[in-house]
Amino acid sequence: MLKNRVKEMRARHSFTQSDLGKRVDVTRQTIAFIEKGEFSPSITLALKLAKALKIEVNELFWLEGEKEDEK
Amino acid sequence: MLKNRVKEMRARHSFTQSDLGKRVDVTRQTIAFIEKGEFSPSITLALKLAKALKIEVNELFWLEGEKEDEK
DNA sequence: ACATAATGTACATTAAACTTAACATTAAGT
DNA sequence: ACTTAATGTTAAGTTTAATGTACATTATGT
Repeated sequence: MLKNRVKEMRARHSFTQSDLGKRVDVTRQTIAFIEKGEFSPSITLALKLAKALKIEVNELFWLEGEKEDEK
Repeated sequence: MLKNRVKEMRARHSFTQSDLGKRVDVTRQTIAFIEKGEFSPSITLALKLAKALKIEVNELFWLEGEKEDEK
């Protein structure tokens, strides 16, 4: 199961959902859905989000129970 | 534009497209499409592929012209 | 040369991502 | 209290990812 810390990282940058959506070319609803964990975005969008939020993509999204496994 | 080195990494592990598909729960056609760059898989699938190929997800997939940008 | 595994491609269909629009609720500022 | 920005959420629609099937081409091995 996929987990993410988009909401947390977005808050850290003081971006609204709309702000972030504009930066990565999706609507604010898409951001909201992702934050809720409603679906798994494309890797393209995930990479854009990671870039916008200045964090590694694998730190922003990870598979449940596997985050520390590979360290 | 999204780029990847799935084919190269798969070869390095001597996996067939079917092998890799089974490991990440998709069909061999999906692997073939990804290798051709025909579409952008979900972050969930990208993470599974990275794990199966023992490489960081951001080393496996990256946005054109941005690979070295963030170093 | 033959058999078989692996890959390339294409088409029709299903599933999931993403959009657009709408409305209700919460937070922030005056 | 009022206004406005931000968020939560839902439904219906479009686009794209992913499947299933099928057949042709390219290795690989004997």
